[in-house]
Amino acid sequence: MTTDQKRQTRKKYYTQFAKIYVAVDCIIFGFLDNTLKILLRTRDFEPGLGKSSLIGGFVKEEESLDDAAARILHDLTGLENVFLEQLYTHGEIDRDPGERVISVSYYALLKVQDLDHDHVEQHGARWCNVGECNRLIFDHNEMVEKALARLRRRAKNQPIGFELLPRKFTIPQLQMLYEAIYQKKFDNRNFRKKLLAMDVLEKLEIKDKSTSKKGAYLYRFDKKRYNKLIQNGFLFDL
Amino acid sequence: MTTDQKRQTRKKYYTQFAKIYVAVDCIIFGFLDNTLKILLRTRDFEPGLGKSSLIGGFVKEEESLDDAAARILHDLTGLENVFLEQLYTHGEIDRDPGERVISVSYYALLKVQDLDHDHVEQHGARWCNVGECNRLIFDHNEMVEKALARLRRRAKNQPIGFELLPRKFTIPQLQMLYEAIYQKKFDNRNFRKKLLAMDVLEKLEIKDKSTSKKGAYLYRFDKKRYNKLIQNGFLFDL
DNA sequence: CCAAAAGTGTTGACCGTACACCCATGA
DNA sequence: TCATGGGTGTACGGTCAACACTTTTGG
Repeated sequence: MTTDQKRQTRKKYYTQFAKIYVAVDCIIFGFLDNTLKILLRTRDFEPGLGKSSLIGGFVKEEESLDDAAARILHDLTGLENVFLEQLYTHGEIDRDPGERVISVSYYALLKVQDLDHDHVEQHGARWCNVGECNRLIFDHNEMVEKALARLRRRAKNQPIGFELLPRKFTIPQLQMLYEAIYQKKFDNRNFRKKLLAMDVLEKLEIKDKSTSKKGAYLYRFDKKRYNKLIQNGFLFDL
Repeated sequence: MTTDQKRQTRKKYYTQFAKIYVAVDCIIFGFLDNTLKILLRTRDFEPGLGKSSLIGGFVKEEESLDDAAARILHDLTGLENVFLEQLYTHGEIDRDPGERVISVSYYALLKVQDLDHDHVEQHGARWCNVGECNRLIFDHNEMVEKALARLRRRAKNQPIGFELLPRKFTIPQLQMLYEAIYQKKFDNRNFRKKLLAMDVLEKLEIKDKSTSKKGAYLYRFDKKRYNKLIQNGFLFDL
C-alpha cells in the first residue's frame, strides 16, 4: 500500500476533539552591511492590516510543519536548501485576535548574496536591523527574541555562522558577523587562533581585496572534515 | 469588553485554511531508586491499542498549549505547579497513523515523594527507566531523546535538578541525581566544591541518617538568593 | 571494632584573555 | 609615503580534573 493509499483509508478516530488553525512564522536572518537583519513584511490583510509582521502562513492539510516552513521561505525568497530550524510553538488562545491560531516558529539563516532582492521586494518584504524591529504584530517580537537567543547559543557550538556568509569568506568578515550576532567586540588575535585551531577551514590562495589594500585571504568551511572530526568526539566551540 | 466577549465576537478570517488536530505529549521525569525514570502508559484505544506511549491528550479549543500540558499532567498525577517546559512540535503528516495530528511535546520534572502512586497506577501509568523505554508508539521515542538532551543541557546551566529532589536533600543525593542524568560518575570532592562555591544552597542543621550511619547534612535550594545572584550576572554552571 | 558512607585540599595542565606591533598595498 | 585594514605571539590567572585519606556511628 502506498503512503497516499494509507492516508485515504485512514479511519476517523478523533472526531470528538477540536481542530485548530496551525500557522508557521519564520524569523529569516541575513547579514548585510555588517549588520544582522531579519526580513519583515507589512500585513496586507486583516487582522493587523498595515502592521509589521514576520513572514508566515498557514500549514496545509497535506504538508508537514518543516515543509510548510520551507514552502513559505521559498515563496518569498526563491531559495531552497536554506538552513531552517524549528524554534518554539506559541499557543496562547488570544495570541491572534482574529481566530484561534497556534503558530510554530522557525528561524532561517540565508546567504544574502544568493538572494534576488527584487523578488523579495515584490513580495512586500524588507530587511530590518535586529533590535530595531520592535512593534511587530501579535507575539512576533517574542519570537524574534527567542530566535536571537537560539542563534547566539547555536553559533557558539555549531558551525552555523557560515550559513550567513558567502561560501568563500575572510576571517575579518566572519569576526564581524560574530560581533553582530553577540553585539560585542572580539579580540582579533584570539578569534583567529581559536577558529583556525579547530581546523575546519580550508585556506584558499586567493585574496579578497574589496575591503582593504592588503587584501584578506579567503577561506571555505570544510564540511566533510568537520563531520569527520565530529565523529571523533570533537566539539565545535567558538 | 471582557476576554470572553472578545472571543465571541471574533470574525471568521481564516475559513479558507485547514484546521488540524493538536495534541500534547508529556515526558514526565522522576528520580526513584537513584535512577532517572519517565512515566509511560499503555494505550487503551486505537490506533496503537496495547502499545506503550507517553502521557498525552488533545488540546481543547479554549485552552492554551501550556494549559493543556498542565491539565494532562494534573489529571494523571494530581499535582500542580510542577516544572514544565515546552520541547518541540512534531508535525510529520503520517506520524499518527490514525489521522493527521501534530503534537507539541513538553517535559516535566516532578518530586516523586509528592506523588500519590495509587492515583498514578489507577490511571494506567507506570515508571520506566530512561534508556529502557524504547518501542514506544509513533515518534514518542524521538520525543524522549529530545527531552533527555534538553534535560542534560538545562541541568548544567540552570538549577532544575532540585525539581527532581525533595525540598531538603543531601549533597550525595544530588550527586547521584546528576550521575543518573548524565550516565557518568563525578568526583565527589569536585562536585561539592563547585556546587557549594555557587552559594545557592542553605545548609540545615539536620542530618539525614537514612543512607549512612554517619548521616549527611541536609540542604535547601535558596531560590531568593539565586535570583539575586542572577540579577548580578551570576551564571549557574555545574 | 568494623563496615560503609560522608566529608575534606592540593597540584598540575590547560584554556581564556589581555595586550601591541609589523605588513602589504592602493591611492 | 601614508593611511587602512590584515595578520601575528606571549604571558598571566583562573578553572578543571585528578587524586587518597580521615571521620562518624550503628550494628
